[in-house]
Amino acid sequence: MPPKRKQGSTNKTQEKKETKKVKKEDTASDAETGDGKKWSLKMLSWNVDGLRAWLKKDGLSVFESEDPDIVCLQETKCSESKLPKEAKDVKGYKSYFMSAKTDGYSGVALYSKTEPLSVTYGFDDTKHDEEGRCITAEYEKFYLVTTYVPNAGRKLVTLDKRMDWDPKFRKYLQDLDAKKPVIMCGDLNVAHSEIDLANPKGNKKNAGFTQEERDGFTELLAAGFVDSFRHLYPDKTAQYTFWTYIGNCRAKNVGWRLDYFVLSKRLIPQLCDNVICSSFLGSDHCPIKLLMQI
Amino acid sequence: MPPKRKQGSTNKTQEKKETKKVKKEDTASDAETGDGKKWSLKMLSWNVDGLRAWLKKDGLSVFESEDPDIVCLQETKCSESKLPKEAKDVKGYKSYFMSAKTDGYSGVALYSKTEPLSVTYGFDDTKHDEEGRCITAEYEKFYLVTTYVPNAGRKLVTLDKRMDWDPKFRKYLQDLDAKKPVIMCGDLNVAHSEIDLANPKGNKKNAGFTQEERDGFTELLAAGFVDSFRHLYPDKTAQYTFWTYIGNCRAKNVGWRLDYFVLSKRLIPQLCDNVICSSFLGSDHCPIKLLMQI
DNA sequence: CATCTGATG
DNA sequence: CATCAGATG
Repeated sequence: MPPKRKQGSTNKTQEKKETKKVKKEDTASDAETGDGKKWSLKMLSWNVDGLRAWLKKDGLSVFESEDPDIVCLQETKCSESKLPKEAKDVKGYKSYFMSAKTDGYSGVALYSKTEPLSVTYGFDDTKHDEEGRCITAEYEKFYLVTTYVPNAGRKLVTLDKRMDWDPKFRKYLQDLDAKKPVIMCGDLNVAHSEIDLANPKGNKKNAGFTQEERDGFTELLAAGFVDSFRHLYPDKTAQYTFWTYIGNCRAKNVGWRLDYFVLSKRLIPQLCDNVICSSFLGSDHCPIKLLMQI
Repeated sequence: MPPKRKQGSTNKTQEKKETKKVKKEDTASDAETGDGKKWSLKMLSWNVDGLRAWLKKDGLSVFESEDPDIVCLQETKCSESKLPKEAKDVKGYKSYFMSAKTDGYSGVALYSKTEPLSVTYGFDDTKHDEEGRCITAEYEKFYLVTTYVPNAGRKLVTLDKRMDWDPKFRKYLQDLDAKKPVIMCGDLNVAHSEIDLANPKGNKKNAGFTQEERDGFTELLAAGFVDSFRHLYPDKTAQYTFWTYIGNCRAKNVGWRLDYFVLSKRLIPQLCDNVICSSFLGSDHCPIKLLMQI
């Protein structure tokens, strides 16, 4: 990313809008790196649970309130032919979409203020790529990968698909990482540790918290990547990004941390903050925000 | 029907409520027969296009605003197991339901202040009766039949079913008529004549206005029955009971008269009025109201 | 308890 | 452009 802002400058327009619309805790506008450099890149990742429904709930307002450099969306559930114009033409952004072959299922999107050097879709796996789960944007200093990882399903009916995905996707990231540092984000459909969901005991056999899925995430980290939120806040409890609509779970904060920014280890010195924007409504997930000095 | 009211008496409670909630033109509270007798029986018929959706739109309020003796509903689209309690237990009424075998399809309901002498479902036709299209209530002085006639479908894919229905249902009514006069009501899924829809020219090959369907209705009338609305208002134009949701047709009154009260000819002397309650919202059909001195 | 599709009207 | 069911999450 070649940000036009100078390092250390804050953007006053941004802060003003944030103050209006967003809780203080979700802004972190003065976040800085360990050695005191201010952020220069702001990214959002949000599982929107249906782009068209999210539009009706004024989801696009985050572009104004947050003025992010990059926005990644998951579960757009919208074939490209049905994409509303307003979703494609967000002022000031280039937009990229990857939809599933099956209508109304999966799908991801990427918005970028600056045009990436290149954009690619999927990772050369016929089966997984049919499901519209991955967009990669190459910037000068990093690769950005956004993904919607396969859900293991009720009664784990699609755990096989997920177990097929994990090593392939990990290898894909490692291959990218060999060329440039990687920022990967999205709905990884796993709560890594007990601290990452409200009810760990009751969910050990449920999609998103099986040992297999958790191990997949552990292996990803072992391959040279970092869970940026947990890196910054190793002991912070009750931090979730998803709450099922059923049973008023969001109000009770009975949730899961399923959405992540995962970074190549060598980007840690440039990590300023990772904020869970739990007050942002419009989906059963909330957005997460990454601030980098890059 | 053995009404508890005396002939000629009006019900003041009713009138009061009607004045509050309903357009003057929809009330006809002083309707009377040709020889000057006031109505004693008020019936409503309404295709609700999904009972549960209609409940959410406060459909049941017609029971209060109109205080009808009998209410017939069509297209309930609700299996009996899924019927909300509030729909079954309307205070002051007995309720009867016939649902289709296929969940969420067709279905009719009947509410009656006084308990009928008997209630029967369908008309002994295995195929048609599976679709929950007909309830018959026997009262002292008449049979009441409410029905949801098969729609001939897009591209007339179910015109055959409809053509099978018409003579069978007609025979059923004739057999009842041989015993007691009949009041039949419901969504007959046909606009009889050009005057009965906004766009007759364009719909001659569409469900609801094919020659076959129109002839079916003509034959019903020939068998000793009367279209009570058209009997009272032979030349009244732009009187519709259905408007597709598509393209703002209701606001433009681009509609169809598909809902009827059809009476045994010998009931005509007791007919006071038939009102199309076009201001009542809650469905793509509006209710129709029959006032009888009976 | 939401989102979608696809059938139905 | 509504309703519904059923798949999916």
